[in-house]
Amino acid sequence: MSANKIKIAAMSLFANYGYEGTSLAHIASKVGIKKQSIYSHFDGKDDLFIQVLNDALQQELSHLHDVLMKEDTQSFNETLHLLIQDIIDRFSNDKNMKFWLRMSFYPPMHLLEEVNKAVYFYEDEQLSLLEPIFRKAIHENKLKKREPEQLVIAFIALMNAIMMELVYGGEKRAQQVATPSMEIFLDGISIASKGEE
Amino acid sequence: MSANKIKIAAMSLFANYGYEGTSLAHIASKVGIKKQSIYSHFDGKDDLFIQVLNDALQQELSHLHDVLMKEDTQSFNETLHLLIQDIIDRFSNDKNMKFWLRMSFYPPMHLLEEVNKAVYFYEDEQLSLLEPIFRKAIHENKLKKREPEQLVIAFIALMNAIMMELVYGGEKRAQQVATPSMEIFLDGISIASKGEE
DNA sequence: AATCACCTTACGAACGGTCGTTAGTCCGTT
DNA sequence: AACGGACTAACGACCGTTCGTAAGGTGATT
Repeated sequence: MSANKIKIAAMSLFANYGYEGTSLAHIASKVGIKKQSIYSHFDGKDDLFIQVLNDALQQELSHLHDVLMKEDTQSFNETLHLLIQDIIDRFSNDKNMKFWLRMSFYPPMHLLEEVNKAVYFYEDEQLSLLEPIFRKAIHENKLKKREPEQLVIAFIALMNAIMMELVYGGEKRAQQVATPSMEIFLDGISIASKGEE
Repeated sequence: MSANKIKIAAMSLFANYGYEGTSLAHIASKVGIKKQSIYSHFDGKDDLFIQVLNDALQQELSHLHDVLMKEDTQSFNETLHLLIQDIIDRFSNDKNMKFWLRMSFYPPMHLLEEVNKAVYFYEDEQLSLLEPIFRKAIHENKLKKREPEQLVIAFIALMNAIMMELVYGGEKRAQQVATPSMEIFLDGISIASKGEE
């Protein structure tokens, strides 16, 4: 299945060098073929990119599902920590996430429409998967009274901040940011259970 | 001063299309000259980029100074709100910030070293300018006891999250993220002054 | 078993374009 | 006379893409 090899190589290169910074020759050489051979499997660069994009979307969605699968077997705080830690753990090795992050941010302008469609789809899914978790925690009187949607928005922003730190600070730096950020976030949303001096 | 016109056009195009996505012909046509004329003012594309980068760094630094100038005439909370609001207000019109943000994130790989140098310099300055503000607020017993550096790190992460939202959500969406995020952040760091139910 | 047609996959060669860059020149200002 | 800034022309390199073709596998027909 050479088409898959091409997609994997393309995803990695797009993630690291961007769309314009990645040539078909570049991709082909990583696979071990010539650039013309790519046309046996794809209509062209744009087609290859779109297919990689859709693969990335699907994989991100199914991964998000997986992480939240075990949600009811653990506490609210554990779930949030898991979501943050998952981002950090995946970033270094998961080309899929790196690609997805970069292309969400700075898509090739002539494919803006299709990229945005994918991004919006993911964000909707993300929002509707996370909201019940916060809603449940409110219902159990664990959190200060606030609109659940606002909690989700703020938490997603926190996740984004960690991702951003991963991009130019690396894994170690992101961990240093995640710890106090989560601490403060949880302090900000939780009903104080133990005395603060 | 045609060199300045070129730098301004280049900054705007680099910000919107990236380094590889911006050609010298593109830049020249925006200025109203031919691409070869750029070589009367710069050694080449890389030289132009580096000069634009350094301009952007200097302007970001001086702007940060300006925003914090009036720090002692306003409250701690006002200062934080001002910092966030400043990011949102500038994003739409300030090409400098857009350029800086994009290139911090995804620099042209063959100029990685020089870009990183600039980014690290800015981050150091940002950290050492913000820390005394939090230190002072702690000293005035406005905040829960925490390491001031951790507070700064978490706050910078919050600023980054807003910037990230600006990039693919736009100004309106960023505002919707900023409001609850700031609310929760302040709740998380402040000593509770009024009762929560 | 041998032949045939067919399909997939890869390749060399080459296309028109655009890229960044260089050389040489012309013109206005100092 | 000297110089800075813009120009025309052209360079080699690389871009994405197309074409024709050759190798290999599959399956049906002889």
